[in-house]
Amino acid sequence: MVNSANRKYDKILQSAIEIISEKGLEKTSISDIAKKANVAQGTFYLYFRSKHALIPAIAENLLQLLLKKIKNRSNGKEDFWEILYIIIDETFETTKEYKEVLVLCYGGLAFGYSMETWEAIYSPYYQWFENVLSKAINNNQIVQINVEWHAKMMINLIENVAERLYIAKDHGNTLEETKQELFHFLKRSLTHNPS
Amino acid sequence: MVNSANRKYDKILQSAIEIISEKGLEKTSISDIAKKANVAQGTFYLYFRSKHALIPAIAENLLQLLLKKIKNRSNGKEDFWEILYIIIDETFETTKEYKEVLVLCYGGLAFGYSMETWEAIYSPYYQWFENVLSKAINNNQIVQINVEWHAKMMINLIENVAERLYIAKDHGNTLEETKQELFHFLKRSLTHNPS
Amino acid sequence: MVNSANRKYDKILQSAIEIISEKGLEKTSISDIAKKANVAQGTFYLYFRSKHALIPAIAENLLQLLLKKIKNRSNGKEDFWEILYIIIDETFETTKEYKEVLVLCYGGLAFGYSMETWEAIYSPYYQWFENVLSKAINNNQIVQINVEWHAKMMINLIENVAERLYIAKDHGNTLEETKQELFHFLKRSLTHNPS
Amino acid sequence: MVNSANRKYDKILQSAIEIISEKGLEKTSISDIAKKANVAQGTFYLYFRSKHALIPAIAENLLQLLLKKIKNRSNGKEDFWEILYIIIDETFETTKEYKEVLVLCYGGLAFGYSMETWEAIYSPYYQWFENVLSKAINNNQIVQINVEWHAKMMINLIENVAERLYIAKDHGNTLEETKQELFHFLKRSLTHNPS
DNA sequence: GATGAATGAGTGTTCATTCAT
DNA sequence: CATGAATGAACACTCATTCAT
Repeated sequence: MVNSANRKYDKILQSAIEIISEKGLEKTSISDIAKKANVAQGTFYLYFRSKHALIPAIAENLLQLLLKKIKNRSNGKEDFWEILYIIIDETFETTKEYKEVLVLCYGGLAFGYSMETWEAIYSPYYQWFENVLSKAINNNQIVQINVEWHAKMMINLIENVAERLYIAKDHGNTLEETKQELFHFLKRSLTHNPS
Repeated sequence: MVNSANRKYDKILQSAIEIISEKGLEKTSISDIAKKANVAQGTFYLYFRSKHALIPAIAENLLQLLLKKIKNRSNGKEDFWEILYIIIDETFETTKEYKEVLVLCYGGLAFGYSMETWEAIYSPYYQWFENVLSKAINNNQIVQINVEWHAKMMINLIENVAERLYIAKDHGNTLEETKQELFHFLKRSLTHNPS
Repeated sequence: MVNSANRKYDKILQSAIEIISEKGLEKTSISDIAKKANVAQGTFYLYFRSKHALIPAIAENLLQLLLKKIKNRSNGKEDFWEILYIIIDETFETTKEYKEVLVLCYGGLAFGYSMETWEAIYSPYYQWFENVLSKAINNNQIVQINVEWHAKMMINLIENVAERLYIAKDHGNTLEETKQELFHFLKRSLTHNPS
Repeated sequence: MVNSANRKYDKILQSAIEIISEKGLEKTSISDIAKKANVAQGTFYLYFRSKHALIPAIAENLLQLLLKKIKNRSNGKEDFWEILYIIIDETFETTKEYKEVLVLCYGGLAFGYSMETWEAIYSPYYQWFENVLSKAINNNQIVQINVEWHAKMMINLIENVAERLYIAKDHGNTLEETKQELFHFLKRSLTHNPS
């Protein structure tokens, strides 16, 4: 039962992600999603309170996926800069695949959802990265900073640069150059030596 | 003729900005906008091809406003850091007032509009700031950087931090602290002295 | 299920026929039809793709009705002239009742629908009448003619004379006289004896 | 003045005919017509009471054109069958060029206009043909018939066969065959010799 | 006569959501 | 749990018509 139920929940969620990726939220109807998930329209409402309720669920799903990948790749690494690069790299990868959906997630539609919901979703990511930052401070790899604020800001920045890249196709800069530019921009700030 | 026409265009645009600020784009109907602008619904379509066409028009309007304020305040200033602070300050002010609308502008709804449209709107801002950065490099106020890329990224970053602040009400940090944190984060990166 | 669904389809169709008969297609709104059929507006679209899709459906419905009546009355009759008169008579009767709607059907709005659709609708009527004509030829009741072309042309002619009669109220000629005139016009042509 | 005014009336009328021929009445807007005629929208209403008022004006225009052509070609001819063939031929030609518009004229949209309007428009054509028929009776070229009724019916029939031909592209029959079939169908009826 | 900006009523259609089965 | 037929509110957009200039 639980398995079958979960399977349906997942199927609906994945269908939603796929269709919204193609057509955007506005042009995606519950009917579309239900059809793709091979369930009746009514079934959608057994798993989601409303169409809007999809957004946090999608965000959670994709963020968990991203965090898992980052953790996997940085597992065992001690060097902060390696980890930072992995974060940039994976964020760019995920953004490439799900840009339409991600824009909904950390973009405008945040409005209308309780901030708590969003905090709850991002909180594991933020906390993990705060930890990473703290360790780097302790190891003297980076300067003293407000860990909490920088965790949020940096994650946000990386996501945004990725988004812009894939929206704008940033004429002139290649993907790898952009990653490098971003990486070094952050590195300079975090390893500042006042003259 | 032109004046009266422009007056109507402006009235509709301002009404749209106000109402969308309150209710969001989706929940704002053309009827709402027309009512507030004291024109007939049909008149809306004399000035805007469609509801969607509002977004770039709003973006242009607000960005011009922001740029004007920034230029005014930084007029005559030579110190890059003063100018940077003004940019941060004014961006935060504008964001505070128009957060709902701005999210539409530099947020997700970018999709679906030709990138050229957006580039055209932001281009004056980008170019002005590229100039500011170039001068700062020449004055040795900041390090050598890719001016074009950094102009875009920095403007984007400032806008995003401002947005997040007003969406999240960033528990724990005050407005001024956030501005300072952001300012110094940027300053550190731009004045990096490798050890 | 099927019954209930069919019942609703029929109810909507009949309501549409009635209202369009009164007000014409343009002035008939889906709302009107739905109200008369006692269903929600949205329900209309479960059974018809669009307002336009009503026309072929109505045509099919009325033509089936007409053909049924003609077949019933001519059932067992062998004399071609009797059958021809029945066709004229029933066409006039149906036209009298549904003139507004029929005009949409075999009149101008034919444009915009695939000819195949119309052929499919009329085809049973044409084929049946081709048969009648063929038998009449074999019985030497009428002269040798191109059965296919004459079937279409004659049905068309009868419908048109009927239409004109009820539109124009043909001053001076009574209903019965018009039928007779038409009947004899056709009879003369089909029984031609060259001098 | 009168000339200039007439020129504008004609320009609007011709523009209307052309556009309606392409797009149909429903999809043709006054704005379209005005644009094509190079006049302001308001000017349309100086020459036509309403959009609907176009229809009789168009009908009159095209029918006068048709009648003129028929009269020109049959001028001096004495043989009824020659004249009948000319009528068929010219009707087919005109229908070919203006089928979309003609359908509006002698088709369904007749409804809603006073029958007197239509009678007035067709009356010159009917009367001329009644005359032709009467002469043919006197010359013993055709049998005794109700001239008034047959004039209307025959003109109507010819128009309808032409319409159908160009709508349906009457598979299998060529244009010339259809004309011949129609011609002989009428001829047989009008030269009937009872056996 | 001519203009064309302004009007605002009118409508087809979509779609999130419900609920009887 | 699952269905999918039914709902009906909501809305962008069109366009014939008017009228001040």
